[in-house]
Amino acid sequence: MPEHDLFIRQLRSLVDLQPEDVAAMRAMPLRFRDVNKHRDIFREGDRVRESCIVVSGMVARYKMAGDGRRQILSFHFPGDMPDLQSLNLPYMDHSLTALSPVRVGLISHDDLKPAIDRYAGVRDAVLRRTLVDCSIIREWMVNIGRRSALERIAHLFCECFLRLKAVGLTDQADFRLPLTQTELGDATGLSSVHVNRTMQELRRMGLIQSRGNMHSILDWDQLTQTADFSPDYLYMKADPRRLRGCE
Amino acid sequence: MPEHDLFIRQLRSLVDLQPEDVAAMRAMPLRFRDVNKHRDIFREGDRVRESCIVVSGMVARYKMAGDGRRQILSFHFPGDMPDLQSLNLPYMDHSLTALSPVRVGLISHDDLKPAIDRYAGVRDAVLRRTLVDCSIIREWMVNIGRRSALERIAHLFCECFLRLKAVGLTDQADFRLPLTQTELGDATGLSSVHVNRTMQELRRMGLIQSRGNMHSILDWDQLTQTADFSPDYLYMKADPRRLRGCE
DNA sequence: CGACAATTTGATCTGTCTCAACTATGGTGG
DNA sequence: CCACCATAGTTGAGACAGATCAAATTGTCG
Repeated sequence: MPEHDLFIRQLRSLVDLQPEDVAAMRAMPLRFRDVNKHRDIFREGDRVRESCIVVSGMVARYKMAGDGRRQILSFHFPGDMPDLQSLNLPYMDHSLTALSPVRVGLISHDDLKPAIDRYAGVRDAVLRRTLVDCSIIREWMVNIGRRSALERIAHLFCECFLRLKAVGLTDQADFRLPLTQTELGDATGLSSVHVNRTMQELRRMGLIQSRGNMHSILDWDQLTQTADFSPDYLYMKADPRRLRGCE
Repeated sequence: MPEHDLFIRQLRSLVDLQPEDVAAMRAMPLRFRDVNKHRDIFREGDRVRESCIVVSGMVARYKMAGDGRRQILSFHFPGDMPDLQSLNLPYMDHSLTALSPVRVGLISHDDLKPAIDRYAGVRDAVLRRTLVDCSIIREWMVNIGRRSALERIAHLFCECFLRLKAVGLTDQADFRLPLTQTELGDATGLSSVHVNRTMQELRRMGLIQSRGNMHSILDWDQLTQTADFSPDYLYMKADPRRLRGCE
């Protein structure tokens, strides 16, 4: 099943897996569900009994602050499992929403837990994935708390590029990001208007190019430098220095 | 050993523990280390082989952004274990520093891992603690990204009060927070000058009172309301409604 | 007492927000 | 095939929260 391969590939970019681990994961039954853009997959406070895997499209975790201000906590691409923590916490402290038309695969906790208990590789992979998600959130916190608008947007583009590349969703220096500028703002703590002006600045600087949802990185070195970006926090198995260029 | 009781109490505020779990944790040898204020306990990039428990004093996790801007990621009080994730990630993505003179207890990963493998209660407690730390960081992200300075500071005070209360370090509505205003700023994404003015505003509003490091909450309901604070994200076992007043 | 760190205050500056209008885009139905 | 509508992107003007810089004051501890 190609859907299983997707997240197995994802996890393999973080940890080494033995054949029996892979087999155990392949054996887990997936229930598919299609979700429309702007529909929530679960909400803050929900008690969920299945973990979800993004098969196609893009989702985000978010929390609401008073009077309708939204903060996006993380983006998730195909192969990601955005709610692994629900295995061990009694309710959700945030919501999960579809940023584009999305297909998710749902694994019952009743299927996932035994595999975790039995296979050390599965346990490590799932735990590692959860911890790396937390590491990414920490980096976002630095981004929002201590970086300028230009740095924030540039940083987000660097991260998305590398993460998409890890699951084979880039084409050279090109990648698709089905996000509105409002959503980019909700992720970076900026207003949509300022996101707009900031992206124009990045284009003017010759760092990126955009046509609709398709973006290209024109100068990776300059982009990472303006972004104050270093990929360590992504804990990718591959040597980050290898990932440097977009070649 | 009272030092063990400290973090066991901490974990018990999150999960139920069986006697054998408690016994296993009590049996873990602690190596004590005293750390001066402003000294780092470990740094970004370090490969650590022991997890640390705060015995007394206060520590913070932080990351540096370019040209010396610091973002504090979390505060930790006596009983907290700020680096549980080091058990499962190859290197640290952030630093840990002493905000006051601190005594920490170090548990070798070689002692901790077997206990985790053997005792389900220990495993759950450690995992839960790690996940709740991540939840707190997500809430901080909302705080920094989407709340005003007044809300941010008020929110931080609400959180610190409840967390200190959970380990018995409050006295009625009073609690000690050995933080400079610069450190409060590094935690909330504000400048120290603005932290100062914001705290004056909170005092003027009759919500808090401060004398040096000692703070008192004068009006919990108003403070939580100003802060847009709701304690769900702390996942405390005790009914949050019970924690409402400072009585 | 002296010295250093932290807080407080004032004045000024600026990055980002807000509001509002206008334009481009893409989908839908007549 | 075009008119229409909704959604997203763009632009301008003005306001403001919070930053920055610098100096004065207070606290603290040897």
